[in-house]
Amino acid sequence: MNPLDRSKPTTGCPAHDAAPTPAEPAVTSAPRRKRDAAATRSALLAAATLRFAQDGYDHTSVRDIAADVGVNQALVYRYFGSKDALFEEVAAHSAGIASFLSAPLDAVADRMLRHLFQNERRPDGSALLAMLQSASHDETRQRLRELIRQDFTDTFATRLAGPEPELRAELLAAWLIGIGFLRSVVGTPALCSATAEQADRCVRRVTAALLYDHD
Amino acid sequence: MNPLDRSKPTTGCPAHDAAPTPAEPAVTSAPRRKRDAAATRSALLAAATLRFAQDGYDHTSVRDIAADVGVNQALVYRYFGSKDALFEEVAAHSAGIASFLSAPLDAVADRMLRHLFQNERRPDGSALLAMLQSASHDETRQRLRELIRQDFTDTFATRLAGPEPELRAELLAAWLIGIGFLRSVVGTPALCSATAEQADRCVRRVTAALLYDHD
DNA sequence: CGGATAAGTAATCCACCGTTGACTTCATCC
DNA sequence: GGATGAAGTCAACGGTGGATTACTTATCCG
Repeated sequence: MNPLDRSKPTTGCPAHDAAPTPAEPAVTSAPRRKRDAAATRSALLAAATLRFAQDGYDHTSVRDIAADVGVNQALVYRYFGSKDALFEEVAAHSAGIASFLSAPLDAVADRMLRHLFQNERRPDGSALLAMLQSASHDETRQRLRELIRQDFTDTFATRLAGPEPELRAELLAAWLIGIGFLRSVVGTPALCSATAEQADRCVRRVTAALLYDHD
Repeated sequence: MNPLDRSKPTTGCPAHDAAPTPAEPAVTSAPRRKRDAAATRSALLAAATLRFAQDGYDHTSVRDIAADVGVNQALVYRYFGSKDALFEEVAAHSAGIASFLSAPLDAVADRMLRHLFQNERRPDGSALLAMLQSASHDETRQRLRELIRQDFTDTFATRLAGPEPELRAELLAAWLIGIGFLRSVVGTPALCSATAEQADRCVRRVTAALLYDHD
């Protein structure tokens, strides 16, 4: 029906691999999970994080999330109150995305590289993806803006010498987000297949150009 | 009802200014537009471009678009066939986004700067925004991927000397998209208020680091 | 055991939205 | 002026999806 659902993810991007929609068929007989509120709640949270990161807020229904876990959708409302509150909780785990900013300036490039090209499926990375995919929501935009403002514009920029430190900090954030977007959402060929080693030289040079202002 | 509609855009980003939802109240009495299929069609296309760029595909209803123009929603289907086809036509105007790539290498930074910081409200710019905001649709992702692959990975990269030209070309694309995203969608403070002059030095240095490989 | 309580379910409501087809109104031309 | 066809409208259908309520079932503890 909906002409926009993800039916053919066969465009060869290594970043998209998990089965998109079939909602966990639970073969080998579901062992009828024990009743455990805390476990169910965190399972819902994990499923939601994945869905939101993969399909975005709008393309993820509460029924989808509940089906992934194998419970009734009403539980989402029991445990989180609303779809929106659930998303908030997912997004709240995006803290620490820019943890590499706390490294010494000359180590930032290296740490950033590792963040981008190595451990892609960390929960905070998924949270960021979820927010990027859901940026048509005003709340999400606000949250993203605050995240960048705090970590980059307000904090990191103070460590930069030279003119326009805030702008340069945000330009770094832009690069970071652009890379994540192209790698994990759009699935651009070179960025998808690149290794940390291949990108190393380039990333170092660009970050140096941004962080240091020597002529 | 919907907790996600744009109700408080008062977060001070100069890029968001047009009234978001009230759908053109048409004060001073609508002068009952003359019947003109071509004019109505292009008015619908223009309204759709704006809406899609501002709110994304999912948050834009066909009724919204028609209301902006002041006609009945059924006309969208008469002139475009479906909401999806309308979006395709909007997205098709995104060609030429990376037109600055055809400039001589040492002029690329300058042209790019002008594209980013000067004429923001061009139709192709809006088309790109519309696609960024609608990236949770697989078709849109495919289109974005093709756009970047053709203009950056396949064409522009051939003009780059040094190792990993495709990767470097896509890293430039990532930066571009990240900047556009932060400036026009997220509304990050420094990027929003920056002028082309302030960014000039920085953009030149970074593009130089990406495009030339001299040690 | 057996009742109390929390975990989980089923069924439903309601609003929104894409889409359609039948209807009305305006302009043009004989 | 009146027929014709295109431009535009109206009202409805069908589906989806968030949210709610009343119900059922498992688990725990005296």
